[in-house]
Amino acid sequence: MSESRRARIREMLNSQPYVSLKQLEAEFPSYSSMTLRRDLEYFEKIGEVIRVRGGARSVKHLSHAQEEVYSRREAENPAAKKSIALQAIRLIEPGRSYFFDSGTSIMNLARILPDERLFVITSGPNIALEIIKKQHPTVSVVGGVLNRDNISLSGNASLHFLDSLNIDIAFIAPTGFSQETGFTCGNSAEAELKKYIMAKARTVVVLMDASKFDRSLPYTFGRSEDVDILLTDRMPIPATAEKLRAGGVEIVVCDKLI
Amino acid sequence: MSESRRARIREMLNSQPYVSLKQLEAEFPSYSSMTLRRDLEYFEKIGEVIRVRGGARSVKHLSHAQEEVYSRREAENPAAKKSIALQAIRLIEPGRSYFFDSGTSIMNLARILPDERLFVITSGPNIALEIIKKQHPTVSVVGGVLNRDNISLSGNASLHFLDSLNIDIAFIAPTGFSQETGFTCGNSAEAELKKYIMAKARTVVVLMDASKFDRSLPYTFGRSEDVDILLTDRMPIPATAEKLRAGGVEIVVCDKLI
DNA sequence: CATTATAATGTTATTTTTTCACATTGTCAA
DNA sequence: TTGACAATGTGAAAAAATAACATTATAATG
Repeated sequence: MSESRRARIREMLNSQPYVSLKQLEAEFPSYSSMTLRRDLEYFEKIGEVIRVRGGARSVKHLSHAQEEVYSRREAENPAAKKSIALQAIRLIEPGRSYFFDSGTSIMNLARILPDERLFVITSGPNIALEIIKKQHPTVSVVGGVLNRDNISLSGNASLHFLDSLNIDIAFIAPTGFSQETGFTCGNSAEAELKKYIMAKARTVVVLMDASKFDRSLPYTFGRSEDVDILLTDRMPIPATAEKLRAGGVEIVVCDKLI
Repeated sequence: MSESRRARIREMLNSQPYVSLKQLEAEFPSYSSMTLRRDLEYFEKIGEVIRVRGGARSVKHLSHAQEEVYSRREAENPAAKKSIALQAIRLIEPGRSYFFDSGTSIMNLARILPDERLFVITSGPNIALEIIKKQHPTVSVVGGVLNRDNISLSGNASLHFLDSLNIDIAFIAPTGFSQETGFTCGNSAEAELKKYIMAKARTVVVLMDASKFDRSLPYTFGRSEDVDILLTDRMPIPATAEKLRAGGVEIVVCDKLI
């Protein structure tokens, strides 16, 4: 399967600044060079390499990037979040509009967002700043009061702002889900905003690493009926999974990389 | 001679993230493509570009492009901006509400903002993130489209958001001022926003280092009549100063530190 | 379970780009 | 002037990237 091959290529990319096609051909003799080429093309699209004659150079090793500004909470489940993000970008295609919730899961998504003509609206100012590093996406930010804890904007003025927008896919990051309370977060204004967004979006995708199952917070903003796809890193316990499926949620378990 | 040609190529490399060989050939029709190729080879050798199929990508623009651009501009007149910021915080007192424009001058202000119960609303997402590092201020962010060049939010949706707000002092950072054009900036939506804010604010304070005098940009958002206080690092030429004073502006020249 | 549909991969020819080796021109100093 | 050396030009050959289409897996559906 392509995922494991790409995971292996990513490893190489992490340990070397440059990977040649020859190397890849030697490493994966069972695949055609065209496939490996396409892999590099893919990695270029998500911004992890830049392709040069004969192979590709890892962006990670390029210059002295790699500063984690929001490293505080980022460490919480980084591998899971990355694999979830990788799954999420497969839903993204040029010319469409997306809502990006705030939070570190979404930040991972923002980092690897392909540099294409997308329309992104977000409630995370840090996420907006991450995305404008790319050349092509148009980035809008919801107005409102900024919450220190999760770096998230909300407030009823936000809702006004969204009235005239169309959203193809909303990527939402809840703080908890349980059978009884549904999807929850810790703040009423945020719950309002998410509720509003979910109602407007054509497709609702929830990003949630497994640690958030069977946890509830004070404010419910959605039930399983309101969600189309749930991306996670581990299948929840059967009862929880059943509850989600009953509401029409497609549960996608993302393989860990590496 | 090769030096001037390379200097010109370097300019291109500074303003664009990618330069194609075709572009170079068009720019230098009197040189063979082999020479231009060798130029790129040279730039690669000294680490300024990495060559990719069809041309080369500027290392400067690679990866943390945005941040570097921003911090480079930050260095444009740092001492002046710091002394201006120091003067500006003397206007700040607890319990009041402030508008913070976007831009590096304001960022300097945000950094040294006292950690008190203030209400701040800003059009700069990076400024908002800076301020929430403190414990006490309440930070709101204007909604809108995020402009890559100056990291600034604007758009007519912003205006809605501001309807119900009261602003004691607005700190505004113009890109230029001249006698003929007044205070100017480079973007129509931003001009609208600033105009709106200035009309709402009880006091309008402009932060502007001396390099911005006698420079104009396409969009005028205010005249000297609209401004109460101007903080700068050097008194402008008499004619300009007179124009400002005639409009009722109090010009405050901030001493350089150090 | 057969059958589409769709995604992933393979094959090959074509086009583009790069490299290489060598020719030419220009510059400067002995 | 001439000889050395650097800069530039030329075109053939090699390498690599692309594009278009064929094939094979995989998932989805009735």
